[in-house]
Amino acid sequence: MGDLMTTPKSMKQAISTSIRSTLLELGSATKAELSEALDISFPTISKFLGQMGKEGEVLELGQDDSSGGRRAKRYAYNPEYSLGLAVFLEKSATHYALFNCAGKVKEQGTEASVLTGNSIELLEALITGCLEKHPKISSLSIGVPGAINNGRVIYIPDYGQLQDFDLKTHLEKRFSMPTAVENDMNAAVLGYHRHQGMSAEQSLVYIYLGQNGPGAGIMVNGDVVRGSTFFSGEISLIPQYDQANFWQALEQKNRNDALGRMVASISAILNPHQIIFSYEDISQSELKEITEASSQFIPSEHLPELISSDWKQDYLHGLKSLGLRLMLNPN
Amino acid sequence: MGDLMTTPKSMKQAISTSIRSTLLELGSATKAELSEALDISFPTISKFLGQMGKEGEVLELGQDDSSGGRRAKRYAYNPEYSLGLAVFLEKSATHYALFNCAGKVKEQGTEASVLTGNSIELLEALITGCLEKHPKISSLSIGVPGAINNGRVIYIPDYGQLQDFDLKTHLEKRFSMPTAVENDMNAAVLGYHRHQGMSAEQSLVYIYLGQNGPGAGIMVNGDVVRGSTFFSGEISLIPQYDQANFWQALEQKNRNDALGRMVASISAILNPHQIIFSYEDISQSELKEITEASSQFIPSEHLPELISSDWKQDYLHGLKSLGLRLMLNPN
DNA sequence: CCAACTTATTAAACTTCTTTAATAAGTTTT
DNA sequence: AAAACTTATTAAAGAAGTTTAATAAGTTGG
Repeated sequence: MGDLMTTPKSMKQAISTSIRSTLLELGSATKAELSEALDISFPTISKFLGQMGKEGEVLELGQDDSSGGRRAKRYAYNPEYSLGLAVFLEKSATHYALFNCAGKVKEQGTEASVLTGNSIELLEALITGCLEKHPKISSLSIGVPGAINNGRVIYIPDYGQLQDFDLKTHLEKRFSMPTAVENDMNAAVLGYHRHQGMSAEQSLVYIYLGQNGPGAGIMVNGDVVRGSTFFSGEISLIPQYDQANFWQALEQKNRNDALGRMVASISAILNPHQIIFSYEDISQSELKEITEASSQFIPSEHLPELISSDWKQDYLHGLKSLGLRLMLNPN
Repeated sequence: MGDLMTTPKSMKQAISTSIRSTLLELGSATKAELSEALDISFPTISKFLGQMGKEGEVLELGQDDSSGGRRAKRYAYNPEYSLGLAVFLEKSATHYALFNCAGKVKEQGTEASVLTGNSIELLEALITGCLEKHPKISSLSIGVPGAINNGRVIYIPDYGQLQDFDLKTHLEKRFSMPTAVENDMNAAVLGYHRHQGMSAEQSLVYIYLGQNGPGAGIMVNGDVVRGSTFFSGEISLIPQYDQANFWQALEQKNRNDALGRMVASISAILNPHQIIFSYEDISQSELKEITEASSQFIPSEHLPELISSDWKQDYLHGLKSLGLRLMLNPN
């Protein structure tokens, strides 16, 4: 039975973290508002906020207009208190983005591909460079186009040095900094989900139609679905016609019928709230045709909303969100 | 952000609940063992156990053999301290089972069908009868062959009185007792998962091949998958051949090939650890053939283990587990 | 069989959050 | 402009778990 109980020991951490995220979520707040929102007593909030103010983590914005009595002070999280570094490992290049606690990107750039260069040193050099320029960096999040198990690269074709390598632990030791390593599609669903402020109940499937075959990232009950062998979302292999799976059908048969069947399969099994495509892969008019095709198999009231979104953005949001969580929650 | 933090207010409940479940899980324990297992200080455990002993909730089993010093007292949860009632609403009849905290069934029986009788009064009469005979009953769990949203019957064909009825709230008010209402397939996966002591990471799909068409219960990351319109697991509608969905294929095409494609679809999307069939639906030799059929679509290392299990038992375990959780965790 | 040593349990001191009371700082009314 | 009233903040008292010290109950070796 997974123990998720806050013992008095871990209390301090839990309170700090929840104050941080609420402050960022609300933009700013008074002590009373925080106490109300978090169900933590006023004096406790006051004490923590005092400490965080002293360390520059929280800023005083001034006074609220009076609501009839003494005016309340308004506080905000200092978005520049710490920075996060997100690195996107891709075949052709390695991108990186530096963001603050408010999620604002402060700097981004592109370097030679760590993957084709096939050397972790390249990645380490990139990180070292950023760290020297920005000593406030306090979290790393790495996106990888391969199967990841708890920070370890399980399967990444063609890039030998990373194969079966525990990247998370390696980087955490190397830079003594909390690090997240996540698959690209999983980061994208996560990013879309969190950026849209969706609730845990809302399940999503994010579809990618690349030249290496289609793939999907899946979120159910607020968590990414990984599968027993980290093979979930390999939708290219769904059987669809007498003789063709989804990938084959995409190329050999009617594209929108194949896509419609894929949506139908996912709906029959998972019945997600939304299925998201990259706007680069699919146009709005195609979405309509796909919906129509899938409604030949599934009653339309049970079909998901088909959305087109910006994959790169969602991927970035995903890595930002992972990094942010590490920055706010020093475990 | 879903607040899952134990404030000092809810502390007492959280500690009691965790002591209860650990005691039941381990069978018996010393105070030191509980303190160790739960990461709660010895004095606190001691205090709570004292209180629970006074109320008859916990029994003293005697002394352990000495491990070199003073002998430790051994405690166990009193399995008869409270009982749970599980009710299985089925088309042809209504079954019920009475079980104690250790999960042991103390009594079971069958009554006229609440569904075809189409009257909630029948259900209430059954429960009232049990309650009079066994005043220690302290939880209700109801299994329903229909879509359930948070205790409300969302969709159940042919049984008008239950349609769109908040059964959970109704029964909780009527009998002032914590109540769980769950779909039959969902209860079965849950029961299998918990009874096998599986971890949250292990995902399952429980397949049922009834005369009303196949259906499935799905568990991912330790939670039941419900879908946006509570339509998840409606695998009968998976497109499989040029012109046939799964249900049609089951009847018109080669049965094991259809089943193999169904397994392949689920594996390509979810990649679960196991797919479970009712032993009444599928024989061991058929399982092999299905595996073979699905391996034409999916590399075998990514295929789930195909299991045959006792559906009725798993369903019972599911309702027991839901009831037990309510008995141990008075919210 | 008693001294030396282990281990379990109880008691006392400590920490930390909450609740309640007191004080400070505004606003409005007369 | 002072009295009456609101609301924010600070201070003191209370509650509940943890840590540390003290005591009780066994075991073992000379």
